[in-house]
Amino acid sequence: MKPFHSYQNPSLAVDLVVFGYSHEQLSVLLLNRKEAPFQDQWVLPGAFLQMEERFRDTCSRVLKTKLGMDDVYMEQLYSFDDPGRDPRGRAIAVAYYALVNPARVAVSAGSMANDVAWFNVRELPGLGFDHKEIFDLALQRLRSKITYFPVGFELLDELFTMPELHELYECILDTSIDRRNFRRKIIDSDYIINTGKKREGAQNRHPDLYKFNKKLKKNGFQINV
Amino acid sequence: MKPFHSYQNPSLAVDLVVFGYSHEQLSVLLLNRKEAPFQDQWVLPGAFLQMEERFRDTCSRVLKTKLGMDDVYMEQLYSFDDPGRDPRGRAIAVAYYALVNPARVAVSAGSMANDVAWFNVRELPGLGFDHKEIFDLALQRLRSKITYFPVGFELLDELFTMPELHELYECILDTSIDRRNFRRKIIDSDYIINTGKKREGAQNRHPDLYKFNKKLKKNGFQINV
DNA sequence: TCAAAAGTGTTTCACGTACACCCATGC
DNA sequence: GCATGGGTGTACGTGAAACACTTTTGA
Repeated sequence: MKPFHSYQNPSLAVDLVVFGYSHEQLSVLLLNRKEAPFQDQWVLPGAFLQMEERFRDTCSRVLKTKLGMDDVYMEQLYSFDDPGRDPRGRAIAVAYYALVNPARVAVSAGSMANDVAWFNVRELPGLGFDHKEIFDLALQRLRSKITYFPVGFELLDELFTMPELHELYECILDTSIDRRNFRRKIIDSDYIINTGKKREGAQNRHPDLYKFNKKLKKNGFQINV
Repeated sequence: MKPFHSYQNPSLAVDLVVFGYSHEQLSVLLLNRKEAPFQDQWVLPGAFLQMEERFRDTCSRVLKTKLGMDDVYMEQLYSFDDPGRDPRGRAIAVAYYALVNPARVAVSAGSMANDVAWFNVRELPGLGFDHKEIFDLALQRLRSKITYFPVGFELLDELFTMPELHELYECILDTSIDRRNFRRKIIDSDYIINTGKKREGAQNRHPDLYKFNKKLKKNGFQINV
């Protein structure tokens, strides 16, 4: 058995669509490039894969650098292979999307970027490379996933209220959902637990605080748009 | 703007899960390897990506070589990156699955394999590399996809009967489906057209022949397991 | 005319949807 | 006590599931 002959392979990178939710808005993390190509343009964070490194490790490395964050929920999205997608040469991108709570992270541009910032997904600037395409697919996937699997909790604080979860769903799905039917579906799914505590401070009734049920049972749910 | 420095990149290959359906059985196409590693073991067909080649082109090349077939339905599945997945060195695999009609193709082993054959998905041999994992994910994806999107037709002849389509669904989903409710859901979806012809030969009532409606309208469907 | 399988229709029931009411809190 | 928003209950209708009957064909 002979090892691979060292013929040339395409460059291999991961690109990350990092979603954050705060102030009732869904946002994406973007970098402003310091160097060509696409100098001074906004792009998704990413990094080249190092030998012996797994996609997930590369993602974690980027998230740690840009966000100072560990233990982030992420999922592989799709692999992009258009030969013209990077003007520097052939480059394959394996895209992941991640869900974080912006309140818990401190973004920092690092040496490779002029700036790093959260953008509301409804007011995106033009993106370099094929990153608009990647972002569009990620948003589509997130919307689909959230309707049948409990990923929404990743975007909220550990304790959250039902109205907060409801607002999150309406924001991400960009639609209105009957709050009473929504409540029932979520409760019936057994994915969340009522802590008995209440969110204080509001000048009207104090809503119950829930937490995510990590040992998720069989019950699923289905939020219809 | 400088081009990529030529540091070493992992090898990049595509692996294909080719599904076929005939004689009321779902099958997968496997190759028997002529060389190490995994000599004389069964594996999924695949090929290394050539520079300037897209995943889809590599897949087509494999399908053309192994099956003498063009115009095959295929879809990207997932990318696999375990550093230990190939004993010859670091190799990334982008997996695709394809749906073909075995009646229309002539499989040939080619120079790289001892043999090539269809295996019933319920009686798979042990597979080399991480190909069992890839196969499992592909079957899961196919099962999920077929419940809401018209991919089943890719596995049948151009003209097919309702009982044939029904049998296909029961086989792939490995469950029984009420034939009358199934018929209604498919008809209501507008994905198929009654040609007016009938399948001759059977010694009982001759079923209507349908064809796939390529200009698919908005109506979807949902086959529940 | 009989068996086997395909085409068509109907009843039933569960779930999703729409909607109304009561409760808690701060001013 | 009043405005605001959160928690709970219920009637209704649509659509999926369960099921029966008729039709067509070859032997």
